[in-house]
Parts: sequence; structure tokens; C-alpha cells
Amino acid sequence: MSTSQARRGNTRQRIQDVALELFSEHGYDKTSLREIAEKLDVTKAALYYHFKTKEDIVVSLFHDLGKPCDELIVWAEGQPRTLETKKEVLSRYSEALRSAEPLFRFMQENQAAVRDLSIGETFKQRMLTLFGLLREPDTELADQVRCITALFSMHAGMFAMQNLEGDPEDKRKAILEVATELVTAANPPHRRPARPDSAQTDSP
Amino acid sequence: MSTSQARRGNTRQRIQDVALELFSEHGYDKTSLREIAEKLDVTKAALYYHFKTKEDIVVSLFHDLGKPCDELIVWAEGQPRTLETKKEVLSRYSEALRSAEPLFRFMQENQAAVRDLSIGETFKQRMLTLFGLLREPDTELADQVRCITALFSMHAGMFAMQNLEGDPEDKRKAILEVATELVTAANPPHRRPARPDSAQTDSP
Amino acid sequence: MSTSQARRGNTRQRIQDVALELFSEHGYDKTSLREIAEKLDVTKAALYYHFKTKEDIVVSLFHDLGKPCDELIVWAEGQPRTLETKKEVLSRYSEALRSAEPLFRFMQENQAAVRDLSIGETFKQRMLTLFGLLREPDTELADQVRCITALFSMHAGMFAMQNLEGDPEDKRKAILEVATELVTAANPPHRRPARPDSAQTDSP
Amino acid sequence: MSTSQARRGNTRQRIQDVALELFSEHGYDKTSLREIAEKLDVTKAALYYHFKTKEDIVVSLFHDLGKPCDELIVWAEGQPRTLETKKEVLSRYSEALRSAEPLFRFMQENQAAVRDLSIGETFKQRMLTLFGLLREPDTELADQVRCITALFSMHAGMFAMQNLEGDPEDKRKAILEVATELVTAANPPHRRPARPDSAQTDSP
DNA sequence: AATGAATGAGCGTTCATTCAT
DNA sequence: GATGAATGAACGCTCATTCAT
Repeated sequence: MSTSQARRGNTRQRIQDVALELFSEHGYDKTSLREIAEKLDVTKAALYYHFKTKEDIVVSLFHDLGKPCDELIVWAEGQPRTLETKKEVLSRYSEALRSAEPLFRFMQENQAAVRDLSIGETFKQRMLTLFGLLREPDTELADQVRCITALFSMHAGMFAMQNLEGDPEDKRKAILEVATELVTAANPPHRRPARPDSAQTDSP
Repeated sequence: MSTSQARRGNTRQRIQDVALELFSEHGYDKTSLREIAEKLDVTKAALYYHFKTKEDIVVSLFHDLGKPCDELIVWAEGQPRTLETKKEVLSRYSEALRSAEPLFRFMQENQAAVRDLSIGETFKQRMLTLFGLLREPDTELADQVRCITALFSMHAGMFAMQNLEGDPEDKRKAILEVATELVTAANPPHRRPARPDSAQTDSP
Repeated sequence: MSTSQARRGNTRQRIQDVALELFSEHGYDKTSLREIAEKLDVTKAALYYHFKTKEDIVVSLFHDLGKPCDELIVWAEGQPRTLETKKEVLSRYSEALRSAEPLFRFMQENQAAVRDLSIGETFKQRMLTLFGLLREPDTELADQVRCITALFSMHAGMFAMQNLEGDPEDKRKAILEVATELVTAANPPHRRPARPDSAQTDSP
Repeated sequence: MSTSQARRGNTRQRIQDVALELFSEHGYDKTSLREIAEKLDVTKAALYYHFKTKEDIVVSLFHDLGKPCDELIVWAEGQPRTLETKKEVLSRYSEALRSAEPLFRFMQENQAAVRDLSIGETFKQRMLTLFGLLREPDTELADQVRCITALFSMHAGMFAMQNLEGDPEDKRKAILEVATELVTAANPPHRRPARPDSAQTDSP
């Protein structure tokens, strides 16, 4: 506890924090372990005491911060496949994204780099699973697009709208609102017995 | 001139083709000039005869393949700011994207890397300009989200839907349909008649 | 031709020379590419222009300097399997070893390191082939030992006797003499005429 | 004390065992303390509790397992310098080698690495001493070669013959037989008054 | 008797880039 | 229009070693 940074057990955590910050700011490939180490005032070798490889740091971040998403999926898979459930999925997903914003910004902006990391495939599968939870099978293409767009807008929106004015929380809600609209529109109302003449056009 | 090489004159073009292919496949940072040169069966130094730097290759690609987008913008800025115009912008943009798919895939998946290339800012401005063409100023947040989502879904959709079945052209049309819907919804025509004193409609 | 070392086409050769010298002096693992580069007054990267990897340097040395051995084997395989041939093999091998002494010293003293280089297996096979040329099949164990010892004494002898006094050429001849004796003893000629019913002699 | 670890007191011994195994299998330089520690399921720091340095592990192995050799030398130096004694030296040395086979394989295959360990010189001196016990001073070069070859064949033979068929013990005896022959031949029988027509002289 | 945390030096390798020819 | 040869900087990673606990 004498030197500048107390040698407590928080180093691993600090590495994760700094790494995520730099990864999401400068990109995965452009962020070197030297940079991370320097910012932490430790040596590169210290990073290797805590993580086997550079990739391993990302993997750990993905596991630690991505947990809410996986939990959401587990929960959703136990629910009935109703529109209500889908709306709840979107709502919870929106919150999961908020809680791990830098991670998702990183995944979003470094897709090419992430693709050949071990988590690349995992992430892709997760997205497909989520997509599977939202869409109705055997609907028309446009409905599938609506679901995918809903999902992607939640990811992209967060960063694409960064240069817009406004309270982040308001933006998040607006994004969620639009996503909900899209998924609602993608849920074939014509099957619903009560409204026989709905042609999915006037989706309010 | 018999074998695969020796086609004079078109080397610059061939470099662009191969570079774009590799950039969009493996990512910008992971693609080395050595790889490009090897695939072309020329030396690295040859690349430097045609392009000042690695970045310069990307810049040239962006300029050559991005021209339709800029032309679209120029055209749109001379049009009245009607819903019809906006629909036309979406339609044309969709075609521009199709004609330069690998470039946009590259831009989409390498945002972090592109960000500190000289075209990074240019690209961002272009997106903001397009956004400016679609949105109505001073509308509620959700409408802005709709416009951004429309734009982004056209980008992301192309790649996100790659693992879905179906004819690419059908998918493109479906995406365009949804995007058009979103922009239409963001353009509150129904409000205009009822509220004759609305201040935010006919902003030049 | 202005700087200290004329930039002629001999760099590759110079790398091989210096590398072999250092490899055989300090060992393969202890010799770093930095050392080699510094001794040549070039950068490490220059080594990589000429050789793909550190291992590749060794491979090239083995191929270039080991050629006489392979030629010897080719020659011997076209000869009748007589004692005279075997003596000639030893004699020529002795000269091949002399002409590439540092390489063989290196191979001898870095067996563990060489083992997981690509040439490790190649070298082993070469030795087994030579052994196959010297020995009579189906003779008693001691005769096989004599042949192996003959071979090994030529390798080891050169370096084991380095700290002994005397002219190297004299030593080489003495080693060859002993090796010849051993192979002769392993070739049981005296048994053939006197004992026509001997079991292990006339194996084709 | 139930699981594999927890056998107190013998850790030092276990380190030696594992270290020797890995050193002789992968080579000295290629074997890291991490590997050794992992195989033992202890930390690297634990190795440092028992041994000052990596080199120190080798030194301890050399001292512990090389004892029979040193005892052999002490014994031999108290004997008359007769052929019988020399034969006995060979025989005992052969057994000493067998009892510490991995150590000698290690020394044999890592000569370059061993050379700049502190035991390098010690080992060399031991070999020279043994050589001094076998050779007759002032004999011709070829006789000296015979003695060195005898010694080396016992080392090298053990590993060179590993890929040959046959019972290890049989091989060892065959090697010993040849070595004895060589030393006998190196012992000038022409000086012995009783046998003027010795058989193995006319070897030119 | 052993660990957890860290270091400093160095490694093999790759990269974008340069320049004389 | 292109090459051969080289550079300087950096990279991810591993190593033997240390030391307070």
C-alpha cells in the first residue's frame, strides 16, 4: 500500500476497465497492450499474469458484461411467444445494452476484428437467438426486416445518436419505442380473430 | 501479356479490387499490404507506385465508389423537402449501397478503424447530411430515431441478413420498404391540416 | 556501395555464415536474431527479408551444406553392397563432414533443439539411411553397434577431440581409420569361405 | 494428504524428477519453469523456495545422479593402470550411465546449452579424466581415437539405438562389448612380451 | 512450505514505408 | 511501371526472477 497504486486484488478489474475504454475508443487492433499497461502504470507482463492473451481480455469482458443478455435469453425462452413477451424482451434488452454500453459500442464498431475472436461466433449466435425470439416464423420478408431492424437500431442507435443533442435516457426510450413499434408491426395482426379486415398497413 | 499478369494499365484498378475484397473480408487492420501484393503477384513497392499510403487506397475506394452517394446528396439538396423526395432519396440510396456493397460492408464493420482515417469524418458528415435530408427539424425524438433507423437499417440490414435465406434483391426491397415506412411515419402529415400554426413544418 | 557494407547480393550468404557461426558457438536457442543482425550491422527486419523465420535459416543451411551427404547417399545406393563400397562411404562421409564442420557441430550439440525443427526428422532419416548402407541385415547386435559407433565417432570425434593436440587433418584420418576398422569388423568376411553353412551371412 | 499433492517433504525430489523428464524430453532452453511448476501443480515461486535458479536445478541433478561416476573415478585412480582396470572402468561406467540415463541423454543432447552452465566445465573435466584413465600416453593418434570413441559410443549409443529393436539391456551389453574391444585394441599389445604375433595389429 | 502479484528484459515476428535502380 | 533490399517501430508474448505475505 506504499507505492502509487495499492497492490490490492483489484488489478484484474482495472485492466478490464481500461482495456474496454481503449478498445471502444481506438479500436481493438489499434489498442496495444503497451498502451493499456502504461495507462495502468504496470508492465505488459502484469497483464499476462491476469489474462492469458489479449483476446482473453475481450473474452472476459464479454462474459462479465454480457451476462444480462444471456439471462434475458434464458428468461425469454421460458415465456410464451406472445407480443407482450416480445415487448418485454426489447425493453429488457434495451436496459442490458445501457448497462454495458461501452462493450456493445466496441462490438458494433469492431465487427471485423471481433469476427475472428472466439467470441465472434458466440455473439452472432446470441443475435440470431434474439432474432428468433422476436420474429414469427413464416412471415413475409418485410416482417423479418422489421425485427432485425428493431434489434440493430438498439445497438446502432446508441452510438449513431451520440452526436445528437438530448438526454441519453430520453434517446434510449425513443429508440425502444421505435423498436417496439417495428416488432409490433411485424407481428401479423391479421391472424388475430377480432380484427378481420386489418391489412397490416395502418400500423399505428 | 499471355499469363495472368502483364495486363498493363489496369494495375491501379486491380489493386483497388483486391484491397477492397480483403479489407471487407478480414478487416482493415488485419489486411497487410503484403497480402494485397501477394494476391496480385506484384511487390509491395508496386503498391506504392500507385498509392501514397495504405490509407490512400481506402481514400481512393471511398471516392470512386462513393460517388453515387454524393451525387444523390447534390440532387436531393436541389429538391423540395417533401415526403416524395425523401422516399426517392431512400430508394436511390438503396441502389447506391447495392452498387458498392463491399465498400459499405467495410465501412460498417470497421468503424473504429475508419474513424481515424481521413475519410472517417467525411463519411460521418455524409451520414449527417443524409439524416438532415430525411428528418423534419424540431420533431419529437422518436421521429428522429425513425429516420436514423431507416438509414442504418439499410447499411446494417445488408450484412445482418446475409445469413438469412432469400434472394438478395428481394431482401433489399424489403429493407427499402421498411425504411420508407419509418421515414413516412416520421413525417407527420396528419398533423399539418389540424394544426395550421405549426412552426416546424415548412422549414426550407 | 557508399556505406560500410556494399548493398550487394551477398547478404543472404552473410546471414547464413554469421548465423551458423553463432548457432554452433552459443547454441540455437541462445542465439537471437538480434545478435545475428547486430553482428551483420543490419536490422532484424532485414533477416526477415531473406528468410521467413529463424528456423528457415537453419533449414537453408542444412540444405546448402548438407548437399554432399545426400549426394553421397544417392551414389552409394547405386553401388553394390560390398565392404569396399562401405569403406568408400565412410571415406566420403568423412570428407563431407569436414567440409561442413560447423553445421555438424551444431547438429550434434543442439540435438534437443533440432529435434523440433523441420529438419530434425530429415536428419534422423539420413542417419538411418547411412546406417542402413553400412550394416549387414540380420547380423548380431554387436555388429550393428559397430556400425553405429563408426558413424557417430565421425560426428562426435571431430568435436570431442577439439581439445586434443594435433593437426585436425591427422585426427580426421585417425577417426576414419577407426571407423573403417569398426565397419570391417562388423562385416564378417572370414566366416563366409570357411563356414559355408553359416546362418546369418548370405542374406541378399 | 489424500490427493496427488500434499506429500510433504518430497517436493524437492519431485521437482528434480519432473525437471529432468522435461529437460531431457524438450531440451533445457525449451523447458520453462512454468511448465515444470504446472506439471507439479505448484507455483513457480515454489520452485524458487527449493532452488536458487533454473540452473541450480540442473546442478543438483548433476550432483545427485552423477555421484556414481565420480565414485568410479575415485576408485579407478586408486587402481593400477592395467587393461583389466580399464575394462572394469568401462563396465562400471556403463552401469552408471544406465542408472542415470535421462541425465546423460540430457547432457548429450543439450551440449550447447550445458556448455554455459556451471556444470559444463565440470562435465568436460570428468570426461577428460575418464579419457585419461583409458588411454595410454604417447600412443599413436588412432589409439586415442579408439578410447574416445569407446567413451562416446556408450553415451551416444544409448540414444542413437533407441529406434532400433531389441532389449535395452542386450543393447547395453553389446555397446559395452564394442567399447571394450576398442579400448583393448588401443592398449598396445606389441609391448606385451609374451604375445609377439597378436591378431588385431595388422589393420592398415 | 509456498503463493500471488509483479517486473524487466528480451524474443520472434510483422508492419507500413522508403529509395536507388 | 515496378523491383530488391532494407529500415524503424511496434507488436503480442514468454521468461527467469523477486518479494511481501
